[in-house]
Amino acid sequence: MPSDATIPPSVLDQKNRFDRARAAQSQVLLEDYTEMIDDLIREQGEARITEIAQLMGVAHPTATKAVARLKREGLAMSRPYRGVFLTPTGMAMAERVRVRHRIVVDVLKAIGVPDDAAEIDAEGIEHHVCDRTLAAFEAFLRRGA
Amino acid sequence: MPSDATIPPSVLDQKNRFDRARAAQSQVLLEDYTEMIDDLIREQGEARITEIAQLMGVAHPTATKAVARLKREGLAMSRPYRGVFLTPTGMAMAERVRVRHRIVVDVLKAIGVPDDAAEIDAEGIEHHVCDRTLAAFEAFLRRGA
DNA sequence: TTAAAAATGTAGCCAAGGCTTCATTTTTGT
DNA sequence: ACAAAAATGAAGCCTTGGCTACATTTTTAA
Repeated sequence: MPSDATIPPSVLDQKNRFDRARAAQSQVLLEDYTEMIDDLIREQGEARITEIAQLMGVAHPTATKAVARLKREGLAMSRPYRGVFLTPTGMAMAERVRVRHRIVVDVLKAIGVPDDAAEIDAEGIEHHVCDRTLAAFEAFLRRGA
Repeated sequence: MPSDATIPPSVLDQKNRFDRARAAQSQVLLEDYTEMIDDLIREQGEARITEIAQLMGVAHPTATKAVARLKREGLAMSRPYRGVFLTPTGMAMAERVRVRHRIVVDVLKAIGVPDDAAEIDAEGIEHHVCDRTLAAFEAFLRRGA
């Protein structure tokens, strides 16, 4: 295992930046499923694997795998042949994601993006909005663009 | 292969939406490498595998694989042990990506996002900005200035 | 000029996140 | 109550994008 000792700092920064980008990408799946499960529980009282799969546009074993990962990460709970529920941690994530989603959509619309494009693009954009950027978005909305 | 005949249209829409999302994600790699290669050629006259790899924060065989894919997709050309070049198609993509990146950064800054956060988040956000949203961004910048 | 260093290529492994197929458990309808 | 349907689980495969290790070619420097 070669150490990073001979790699110049600027490149290390670059590498770390991309490492973070990849970690963030792996976070996207967690956020999307958590949000979906939260939506289903709110709207239908429970989140079933089959419905999660349909709404996420994947086959049900794919949703099963994703839920298994949510459980490993402490975001969800479930028992065989039963619905999926969020842990307090999972609920907190769902809430953060929900708030962030709404803010991103509102900012896009405030800028003049058509409503449907705003909704669609927000789904991809929201995962890349850091806390400081989100704070700036909120401030922008408050001072009423 | 089960047909989609029995799946309600709303779910089909959902599925297609996510299929598109996944296809878009696969596009991200193409855009990132194309942009990097274009940058290197502009700044240093050529793009070598080793440098591409360093700047992308990956090991060199990973960059080799990515370049192989760029070649398959008609975006790049190269010969063994030589630099990588972009095809006209690749150059066009690089130009589009460059313009889009600048617009996204400018919009974020105009909204009040700190410069460094704007640069960082734009890297992730830009790939999810569709043409209509980009047009709205441009209009926003023009009338905001 | 030629040996060492650097760059590149090749092979093969891994994990994640898709998929299909088939087995099992629940749910439903008669 | 019980057979059919629906939902879920389990196994196993594929592709992508990472990685390391090693082979080969170019470049560099003595």
